[in-house]
Amino acid sequence: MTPRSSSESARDIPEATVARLPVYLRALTALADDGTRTCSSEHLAAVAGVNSAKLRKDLSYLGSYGTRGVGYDVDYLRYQIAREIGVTQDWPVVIVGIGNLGHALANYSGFRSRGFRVVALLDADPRRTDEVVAGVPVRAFDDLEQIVREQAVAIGVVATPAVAAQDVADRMVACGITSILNFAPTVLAVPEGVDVRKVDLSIELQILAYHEQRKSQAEPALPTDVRGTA
Amino acid sequence: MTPRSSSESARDIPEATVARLPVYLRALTALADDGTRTCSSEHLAAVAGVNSAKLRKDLSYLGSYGTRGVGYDVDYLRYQIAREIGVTQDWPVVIVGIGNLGHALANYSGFRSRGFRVVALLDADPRRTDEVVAGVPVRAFDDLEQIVREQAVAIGVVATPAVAAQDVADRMVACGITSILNFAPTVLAVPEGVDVRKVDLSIELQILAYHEQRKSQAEPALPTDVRGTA
DNA sequence: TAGATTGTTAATCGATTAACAATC
DNA sequence: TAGATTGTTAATCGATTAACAATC
Repeated sequence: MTPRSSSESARDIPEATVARLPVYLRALTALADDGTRTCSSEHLAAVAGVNSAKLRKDLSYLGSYGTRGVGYDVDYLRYQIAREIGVTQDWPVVIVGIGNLGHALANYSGFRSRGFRVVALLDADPRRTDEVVAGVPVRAFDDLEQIVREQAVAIGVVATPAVAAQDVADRMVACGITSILNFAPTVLAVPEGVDVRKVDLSIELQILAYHEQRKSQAEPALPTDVRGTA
Repeated sequence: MTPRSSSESARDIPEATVARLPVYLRALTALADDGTRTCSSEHLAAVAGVNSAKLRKDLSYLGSYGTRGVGYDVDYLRYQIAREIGVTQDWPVVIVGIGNLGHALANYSGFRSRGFRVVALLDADPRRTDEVVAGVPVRAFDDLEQIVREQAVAIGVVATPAVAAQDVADRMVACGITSILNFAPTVLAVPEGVDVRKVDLSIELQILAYHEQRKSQAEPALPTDVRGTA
């Protein structure tokens, strides 16, 4: 069914590694800003918050960009990772749903500097379509198709309430968007070939709560612990 | 060094399973809201967006809450999962950094309904400490210790700029917070026993960009594809 | 040459999944 | 009893990590 001959530069990088490449990129940027020109895997791993063996293994999927006995050139490695991720040039992004979270996202300055450009803010509520947020005017959701076509948008951000999210995703997919970052607390159904990543605030908090609960259960076993008032 | 005799109810649930329990909880809530009283693992898995074998395996770590040949009682399973996560009662939470994102988080209604209560909003900027956001007054960051002590806060949310995040985390840890949800684009250093989870918008987008880039590289191989204008 | 550090191997660990016996 | 569906087993897959030969 799928012959898929391995194309030239398409090495197969494990998903866990892909998820860490942006972390390394950020760590390298921090080092570069500090004026560091060269770093060892041990040093970079410490800044990135990972095990150095894991870092070296991850980097080995990209190629061989270090020098034994010396380490890595910060700028060179940074460029290689940025190229591998695909953020050496900007990706146009649309954000749908300009409520509290949409505002925060539109104003987030980290997008621009990290390979993304917010080309449009869309909202279904006509009362919002007069507003200008972070220099970008809010437009009607129905303009989606036109914007995606004209600006060749491949990535969409869903920041709507849960009830609207699936409809928004369907419209995005229908007009050619193939990557979606979903902030709405719903599971989105999308056709094969479309990637969805989910950011869910209360799920993150619940994971913390689970561990927190176990800590307080374990507490009575700790000998040096001072018990608070009830 | 650590004898750690297995305490009564402290079964060891794999981390990957823990991360999915909140997803099941949300799916069960959706089913309950639709009036569904009973569901099969197949049905629940579809709503939660996972494989049914994985769902059954995950649930088996909690106990045996289904009925063979019948399925699961939605309300009963929902309660059991909520209890396991620890969200049958509310966790007090403080949010530090009331910028755009802090506003969005403070206004997020999903917290209250999912086991969390925002007891304080803190900001270091005195110009913000007059504001009331979502019914909660913004207070000075220096009030952190007092609030954490008085309200027995265990979970803190960092929504500050990157430069401030480590200091905020240090202060949180110093006054007894043991779980941190970090929205600042920095790796936080914390002592053992403190859990940190990170939500990073541009990292999520970069992961999407990586896969997006590979899609366009593969595109020429697709026979039925219509090429756009440049 | 001696010291440092990479890139890779191989062992280990944890997560996923299909299959099916148990049982309602 | 027949059909449905759970809970569990076991095989497979992927990720992590220590160790070290290669090499600057």
